[in-house]
Amino acid sequence: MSVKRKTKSVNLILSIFENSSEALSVVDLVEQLKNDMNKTTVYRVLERLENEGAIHSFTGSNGLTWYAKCRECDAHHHNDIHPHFQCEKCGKVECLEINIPIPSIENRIIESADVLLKGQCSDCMK
Amino acid sequence: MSVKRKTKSVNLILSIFENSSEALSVVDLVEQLKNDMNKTTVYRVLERLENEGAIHSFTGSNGLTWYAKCRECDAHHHNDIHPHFQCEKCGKVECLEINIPIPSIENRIIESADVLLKGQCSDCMK
DNA sequence: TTATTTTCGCAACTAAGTTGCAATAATATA
DNA sequence: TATATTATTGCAACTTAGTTGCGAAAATAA
Repeated sequence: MSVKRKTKSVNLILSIFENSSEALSVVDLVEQLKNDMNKTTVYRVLERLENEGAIHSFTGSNGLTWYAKCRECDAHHHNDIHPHFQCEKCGKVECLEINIPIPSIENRIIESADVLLKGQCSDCMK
Repeated sequence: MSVKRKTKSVNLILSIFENSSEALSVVDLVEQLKNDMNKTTVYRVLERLENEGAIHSFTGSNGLTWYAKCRECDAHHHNDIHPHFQCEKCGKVECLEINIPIPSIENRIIESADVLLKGQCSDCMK
């Protein structure tokens, strides 16, 4: 269920996340790694790294899956409500290290929340 | 760009939303309407109804597209930040008529936000 | 009633993500 | 170190959401 073996694929994907403060879409990762490994391997390594708690996944504005490594990824669970930001101009996605308080809702148990803020990043608003 | 003609397909889809307080996934709509119209028509009618402002769309927890009619749909724009709730047990999705305040973020312009709360609905928490 | 223009159905397509299985590579054991 | 064990990978084929082009049909305008 988690990462048992440190293979080339695992190390390569981990190093990409270590060197990037931004989130990465699976589509981009598959493209970027197409000479290094099969796309099935990309999907499976990402799944294992998420189960291990090394990275976390979320859905971007167009329904695509994104992964990122953030400080909170060292924690045991990913139920924390930290928002993501996607720039509508350049497409970049990043984790925001802020906390958005979610009110309790009558007659419902809130277990987690996906919050995606959309707008323009600092580069694109110049 | 919007709904110019009141066809059978348009009326049928609109009546489904009038009679449902819940959001509906496109996949479910295509299945439900498969004897009435082609799936391409479902996609195109939904798109037109959204452009007209009759319904609004958002992304569910698995990346699928959902549509719903809510009170705010009568308004002119859909930039309002109203959250959606998805029950992780039965899969039902609904609009929440509450306002989640989004803080302003340094160096970024926030134009809109997708907020999906996940948990258990009143039926499933019994 | 006819002409115009939007909408629909169909079939074929695209792209993200999944699955089964045999081959390979990493680790454990002797 | 050599061998056995088990996780991981590559490949090809598949599934499913969503899209596109085009001719036919339906809605509205003239």
